[in-house]
Amino acid sequence: PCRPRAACDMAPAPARSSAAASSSAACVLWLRQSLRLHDSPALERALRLAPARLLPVFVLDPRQASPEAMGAARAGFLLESLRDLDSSLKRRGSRLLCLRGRPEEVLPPLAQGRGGTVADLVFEGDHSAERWARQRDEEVARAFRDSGAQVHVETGHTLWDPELLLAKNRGAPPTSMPAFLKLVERVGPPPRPLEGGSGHLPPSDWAPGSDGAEPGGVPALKDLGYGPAADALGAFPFKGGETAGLDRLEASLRRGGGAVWAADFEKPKTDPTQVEGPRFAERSTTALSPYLRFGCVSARTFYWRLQDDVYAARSKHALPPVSLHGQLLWRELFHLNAFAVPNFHQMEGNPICRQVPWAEGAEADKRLAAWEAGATGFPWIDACMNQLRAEGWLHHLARHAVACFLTRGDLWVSWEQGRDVFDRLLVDSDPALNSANWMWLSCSSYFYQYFRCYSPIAFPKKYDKRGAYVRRWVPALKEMPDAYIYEPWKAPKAVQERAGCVVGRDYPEPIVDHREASQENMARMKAAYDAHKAGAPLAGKGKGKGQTAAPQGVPAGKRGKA
DNA sequence: TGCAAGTTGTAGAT
DNA sequence: ATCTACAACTTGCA
Repeated sequence: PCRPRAACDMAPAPARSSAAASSSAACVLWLRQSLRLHDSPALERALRLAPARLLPVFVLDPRQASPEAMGAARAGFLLESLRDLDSSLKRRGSRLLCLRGRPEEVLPPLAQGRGGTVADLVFEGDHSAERWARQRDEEVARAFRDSGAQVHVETGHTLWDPELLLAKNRGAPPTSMPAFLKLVERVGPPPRPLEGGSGHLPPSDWAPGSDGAEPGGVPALKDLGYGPAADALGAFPFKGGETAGLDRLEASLRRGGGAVWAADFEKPKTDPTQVEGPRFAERSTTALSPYLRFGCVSARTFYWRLQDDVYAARSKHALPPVSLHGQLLWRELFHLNAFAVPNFHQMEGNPICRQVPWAEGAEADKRLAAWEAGATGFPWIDACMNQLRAEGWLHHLARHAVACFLTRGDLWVSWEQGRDVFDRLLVDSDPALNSANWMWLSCSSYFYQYFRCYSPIAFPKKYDKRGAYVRRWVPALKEMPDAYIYEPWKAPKAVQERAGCVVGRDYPEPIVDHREASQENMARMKAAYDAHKAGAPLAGKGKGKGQTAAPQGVPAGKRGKA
C-alpha cells in the first residue's frame, strides 16, 4: 500500500531572495546524526535547492569527541563512519569537510561565504537532544540567518517526525508500549525511505582555510588525543560506516536462510552470554545499534526491509514489542519521550521519574568506580563491564544486569551516574535510549516491579552454566571450576589455589552480599514509592520543582487539547 | 473503582 | 520443563 516516497513529496522549497540565488550560491549540508547517503531527507532537501555548490560538513566537537567524553570504541566507529561517508561522497564527485571545534564557532564563518555566497543551510533536527545541544543548533541557525541564508531543518533519525506523533496523541507523549502501539496504529506505518539517487553531486570546491591549519580531512584517533593503546583496546568488532552497516543489515535479513532468524526474532529470548564463534560475525542480536545510532543505516530502511523482505513473505512472524520491528518501536517511543518530557535526562524535575534518595558521597563514588572498572567481585558483572570497556558493546540483557546491579539491585548508585558511564563507553549510546533504559532498570520510570531483581549469580547461570562468557572476559577466573564460576568466594581455599585465583589476592572479594543488599534496597524502593504516592503525584513532592520546569515539548500533566 | 496486563526475576516445588 | 509464591509495583481502560 505504501509507495516509495519521492523527495518531492516533502514541503516545497521556500522562495528565496534573488540576491542569494546567484549562480555561485552554495548550500551547506551540516551532517550530524545521519552519516549516510541513502534515505537522507537533509541531503535530498539540499539537492532540491539545486545549489551550484554543495558543501557537506561534519563537526567534531571536543565536548563530545574527546577521550574524556567518548570512549575509544565509539570514537573509532565514528571516524570510520566519516571516512566511509567521505569515500562515498567522492565517488559522486563531492567530498566531506570535517571540521574540529564547537559548531557554533566553526560553522558561522562558512556562512560568510568563503569563496561564494551561502544561500542555504540544511541539517537534521535533533529533537531528543539535551538542552545544550538544542541551544547549539539555534545558535548555528541564527548565525546563518543573520548572514542572509535560509535554514532548513529536516527529520531523519527516527521513523516518524516526533512533532507529528505528539500532535496525534493530543500533545502528551505515551509512556508505555501498549499506549504507543495504539498511537502507531492510528498514525499508520512510517514513511518509506527516500529513493536517493546515485548520480553526481554538485561540487564541493571551496577553499578550506588557506592558512593550512585546517585541512578538512577526517582525522585519526590519535589526532583527537586518544593514546596508542586505544586502537587495540577500544575496538568494536564491526567496522563503522554506511557501507558496513548496510552489509550487516543484509546479513541479518538473510540469517538462518529464508530470513527465518529475523522473522522469528524475539528479544527476551536472546542470549546475553554468547561468546563469539569462530567466524567472529554472529551475535545473538543484530548488533546494528551503532549503525542506527550514527545513522549509517536508516531506521526507515531497516523497518521497510523487514516488512517487505521478511515479514511479508511469511504467514507467521514475531510481533512488537519483542520482534525486530518492536525494537525500532522502543527506540521511537524513547525518542518521543526525550523530545516531549521536560528534564528527561535527569531525576530532578522530571515528571515521569520517581524521586529516589540514591547514595551520595565517597562511598557511592567508590562503588561506582569499582563497578565501572569491573572490580565488584561478582564475575558476571565484572565480565560485562570488561566487555563494555573493551568493545563498547554489551548485549541488551547484560546491560540490564549491570544497570540493575548498580542502582536498585545492589549498589544503590544513581541511574544518572551509570547512564553517564554508558554514554561514554557504549559505541551505540544514544542519549534518549540510554536515559530511558536507565530509568527503566532503576525502576524510576516505565517499569515499576522493583521486587523483580536480577541476581548476578542466577541470571547468567540460566544461559551459561559453565561460565564461558566469564572466562572470556575475566581471565583471572579462567581455571575456576564451573561450580564456583559465578561465586568464586565460595570455593574452598585449595580449589582457589589450584585455579590460580585466590579471592582477595587475584580477584576482588564481593563488594556486597547480594541477598542482603537487594532486600534492603527493595525496602528503600518501597519507601520511595510510598513517598511518591503520599505527595500528590501530579503536583510533585517536596521542592516543588517538577511542575514549574519549562516544558520543551508539552507541559507535563496537560492531558487535554492543546 | 476495579481489574488486566506489563519485551527480558528468583527460588523452590513438582 | 512448568508450576507457584514472593509481596505487590504501575498504567490504562472498562
